[in-house]
Amino acid sequence: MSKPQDLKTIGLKATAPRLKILNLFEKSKVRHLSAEDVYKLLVADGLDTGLATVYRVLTQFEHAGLLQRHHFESGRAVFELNAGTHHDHLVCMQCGRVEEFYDAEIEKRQNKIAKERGFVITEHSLHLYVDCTKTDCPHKT
Amino acid sequence: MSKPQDLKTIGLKATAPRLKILNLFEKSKVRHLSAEDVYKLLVADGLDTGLATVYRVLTQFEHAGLLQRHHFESGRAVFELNAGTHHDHLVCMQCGRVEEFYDAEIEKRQNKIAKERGFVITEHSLHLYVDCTKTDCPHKT
DNA sequence: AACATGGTTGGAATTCGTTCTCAAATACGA
DNA sequence: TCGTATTTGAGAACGAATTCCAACCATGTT
Repeated sequence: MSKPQDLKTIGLKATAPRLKILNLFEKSKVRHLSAEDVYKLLVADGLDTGLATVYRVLTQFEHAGLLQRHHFESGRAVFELNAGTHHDHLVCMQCGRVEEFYDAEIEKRQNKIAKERGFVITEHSLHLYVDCTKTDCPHKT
Repeated sequence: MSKPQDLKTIGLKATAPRLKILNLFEKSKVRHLSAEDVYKLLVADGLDTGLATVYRVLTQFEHAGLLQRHHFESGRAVFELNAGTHHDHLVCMQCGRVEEFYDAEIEKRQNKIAKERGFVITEHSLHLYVDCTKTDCPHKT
């Protein structure tokens, strides 16, 4: 449970929408939420928050390093709490389930490839789109 | 230079817009074109083609396996002639330059990771976003 | 070569995700 | 408690992409 202090330390006023959104991410079972997801959760919770505010706050949190933004093939951005450690994503096209993984060797090779060509990687995205062969799809979209 | 026959074999009527668009990709120095790029090239060439047609044709070509669609961070999709061989992309955030690469070891590890978790990869995207430290940026956007 | 017909087209309207505008509301230091 | 700069909600606006629809045209059949 985040406190007003947490927001102030990153230079943002401790407003109700901001606190609520941060708590949503901390409490949610689903790590990856779109702006629309967040908005619906707020409304369901009785909060009279505008979609525009959600987008603004998510972007502010991203800049502050609290959240990470990802663009999957769905077209819309999803956000997740910044875990601190880098990881890539595996997305099930059937049920929307998202899993995370990290492979040191792949990271190493990415850097090597960029370096060989005279570039410096500022960012990268590795998305594996898969078919979920499992029968339980807890994350139905 | 593609011929009407090429389109018929994939079950599409040989219309002027379709032939022209395919030729554009075959002749263009720049491998990666957005729908808007294609549209502007057609208009510049005197063709009275609608943007809607461009989007439709690009999607048809993608389904037919003639083109591949990529979603980079820019927000809009870019298309390239299907090279037959799989490759990933390295995108310069400064000048828009796109380079291609392939690393067998990375591919192998991706499959291994998916397999370990009980998934089958249907598709994947690996994008390295870099700063182009070079002074020549031929592909200014 | 003319015909019939079903696929294709251009343009406008529409959708979707996201950002902008702006007046009203609010956080918070003085 | 007050003043002010920030933040908010609602709706307008945005860019990319899709859909709708009446006119058009490529192709197989006569």
